[in-house]
Amino acid sequence: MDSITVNKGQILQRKGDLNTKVYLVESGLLRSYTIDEKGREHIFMFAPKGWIVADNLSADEPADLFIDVLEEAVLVVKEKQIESEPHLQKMVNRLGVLQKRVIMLMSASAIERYEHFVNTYPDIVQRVPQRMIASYLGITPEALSKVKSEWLANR
Amino acid sequence: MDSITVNKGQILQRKGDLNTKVYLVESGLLRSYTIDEKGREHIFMFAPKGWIVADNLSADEPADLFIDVLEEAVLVVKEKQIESEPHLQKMVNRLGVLQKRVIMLMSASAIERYEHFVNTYPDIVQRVPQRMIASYLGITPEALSKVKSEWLANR
DNA sequence: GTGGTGCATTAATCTAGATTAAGAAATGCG
DNA sequence: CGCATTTCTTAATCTAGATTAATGCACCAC
Repeated sequence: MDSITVNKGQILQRKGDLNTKVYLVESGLLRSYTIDEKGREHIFMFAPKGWIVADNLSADEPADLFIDVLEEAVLVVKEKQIESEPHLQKMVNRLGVLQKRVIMLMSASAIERYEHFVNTYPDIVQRVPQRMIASYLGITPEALSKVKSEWLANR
Repeated sequence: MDSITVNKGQILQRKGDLNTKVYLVESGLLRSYTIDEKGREHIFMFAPKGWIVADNLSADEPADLFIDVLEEAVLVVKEKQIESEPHLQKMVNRLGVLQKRVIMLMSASAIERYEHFVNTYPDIVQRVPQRMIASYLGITPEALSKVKSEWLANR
């Protein structure tokens, strides 16, 4: 198992990168984060010794996250493989969904979260009461009702 | 593979339950959610056909989530097993961490999130600038500084 | 039909946290 | 060392979304 040493400040992965790797931290400290459209940084995860850092996305999607080095670190680098085992593939999928959800909760406004939800799960929107969608988005039903009507007014 | 049919409104799992199962949705619609200390409901996930619902925690921990039935559903029920394969175990772990993170972001105030972070990752707190912790918590450095000093004042 | 229960909407008010700005403290670097 | 950069704090103001409350609807059960 070959490992590499990386220096503080080094950037291991950028948003949009393809062929991203999986990093197992043997020592030191990494972090993964996004930068949103307004230029704000949102840390997704700190990775001390023993943690794994990677985009929780399948190997063929471009990265959502930046990964950089907070403290000089020793890493084991692994290739991502397209997951063949269906059970494992489902787990990778779930991780991806949750990663997107966390980023959404940290960086998007109520209306942006709503639009994203409608685009991602158009069928669910039809099937559950609006208050449940609000609950999923982390806002109150009143707030959802309000932002939706404001959104309609501005167009 | 034996499957069961469950009715709308039926509760399959409650917060605190042990020996929870994994549900694969063949048809219908489930949801998983928490209820926080203030009695507010936060939906963690909707599960339509093809999705898996379960607490993303290892088999021996009590459940964080309620699971109930939104539309009459047909389910395949599986026992959770204590994951022997270390790679898989890590993935289950990551799912658990992200689940907790999502719930935290949806239901806790800035100071509560900070306290939880300090308790969960005491070493990280020492090693990174406060503005990065703020970024991880989804708040601004100014807000973190403020709530910390308010918290200190009230004791 | 009537009454009840849950859901959506609107409006008024409130508040946690964002934004902006400035200064002080800490850290790093030539 | 001394200068520059980053970090932290405080304070004033602003705003997205929470809270509270009232109204109208739809859907059921009886």
